[in-house]
Amino acid sequence: MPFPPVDEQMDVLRRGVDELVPEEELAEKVERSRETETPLIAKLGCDPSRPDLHLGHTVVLRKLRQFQDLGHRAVLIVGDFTGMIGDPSGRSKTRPQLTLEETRRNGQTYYEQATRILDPDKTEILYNSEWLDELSFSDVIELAAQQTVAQMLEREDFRERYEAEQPISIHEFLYPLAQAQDSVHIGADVELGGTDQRFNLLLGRQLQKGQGQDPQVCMMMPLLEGTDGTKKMSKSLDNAIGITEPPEDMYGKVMSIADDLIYRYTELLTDVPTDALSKVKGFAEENPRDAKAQLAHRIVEAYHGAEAAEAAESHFEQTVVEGGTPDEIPEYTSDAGPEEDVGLLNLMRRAGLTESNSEGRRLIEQGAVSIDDETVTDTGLYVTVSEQAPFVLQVGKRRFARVVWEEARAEA
RNA sequence: GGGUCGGUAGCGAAGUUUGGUCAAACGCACCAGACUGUAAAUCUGGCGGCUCUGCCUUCGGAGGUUCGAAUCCUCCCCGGCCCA
Repeated sequence: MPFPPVDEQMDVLRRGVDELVPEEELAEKVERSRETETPLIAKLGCDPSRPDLHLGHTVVLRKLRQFQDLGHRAVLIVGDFTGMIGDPSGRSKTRPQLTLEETRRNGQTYYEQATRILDPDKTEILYNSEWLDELSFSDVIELAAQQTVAQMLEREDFRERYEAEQPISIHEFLYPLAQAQDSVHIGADVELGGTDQRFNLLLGRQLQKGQGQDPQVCMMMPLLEGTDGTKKMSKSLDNAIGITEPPEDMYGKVMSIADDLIYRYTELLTDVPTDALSKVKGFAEENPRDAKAQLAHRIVEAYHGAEAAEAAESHFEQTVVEGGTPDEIPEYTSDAGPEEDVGLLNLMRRAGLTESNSEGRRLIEQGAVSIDDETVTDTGLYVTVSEQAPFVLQVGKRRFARVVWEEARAEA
């Protein structure tokens, strides 16, 4: 299969990219690959410490997919070995180190989720323990000799920690070297990563040069803002939208992003053609509500299909916009006996709506609890489940449970 | 190894000199209510547990002093910095 013309490829590859170091080199590489009919090797390292992918991760995965679609090779390197070190990038604390088994297991999960975006038939997956584990101590020392402490401390996160008198372990200095060594090992032409990976990616270039290789181009993708609109999307900041989340949650979360992010999300997370993006921008300014709904629809569709996207949309309209009760809500079967009075606080807790009775009490005091749309005001309320069930118990805007009572079970 | 500073609720950070009024200020995050086009922003309330006008378990760990300890003493564990 012939490669598309260089300009065409570059147009695709440039979309959404934050920084390309250096851009001319990429063009040259693309041109050479086309002439020699040799695909480029695009590398993406993944951190297996948190295997659940969210939309933030997909930004770079989608870029890798574009390389695949243009006929290039996508190499996914699972950092099962480096995971044992713990990537210090952007961290203010030392990461916990994982065992090899844990990283392997997570790597598998990562691969399964990543291939929802990547073409599984065209994705090469490698585990870096395969070669890094083989290095001897003297190899490691030799590797370490290629970088200086001063350069390491240039890195913002290290410098900040150093200046703040926070601990930095030696092994954390080894992480970027290990990742860079991966590039040498596979002879990467391009390495993808978030902007927070700048240092690591550039170090790959440096090591490759040292080995006489044609250095990789570093392609840095922006870090996607999370649902809070300011901080980068991350599970630990609780502002992430996971790609395995149910369609309704996904839809709702996309709808909750700030209006300013509509364009950015569209650019980085959807297949809306590049030349149609400006239209989206106008639409988002004119009618943010509908533009966002369209975005949410597109994103849900990409991961769950058109039907699920429709369903998620109507679910959203029904519950959030109209404030009603969704069609499908979790059911809780009470094991109370006939005529038995059950404290509402306990009932809510057993139905999984609250963590503790204290929490339930507070929520009732705040008017957040209702039974069949009737707000509960009495924290000491007792319910005779056998007589009142079934009924819908609601806590806050989004927590529902349909309480049912089964006589047969209760009698048994 | 020595010196020194520090370890407080999910995170950050007061409180320790002058023991009690500390379930522990404040900020962030989070939850709820109001508002709204979903949001954001804003405002209000909440934010250890319980049989809740009271009681119980918390301030690195273990002991101790005391009527009473996050606050005083002893030992231990962990971290920063300086010295070696």
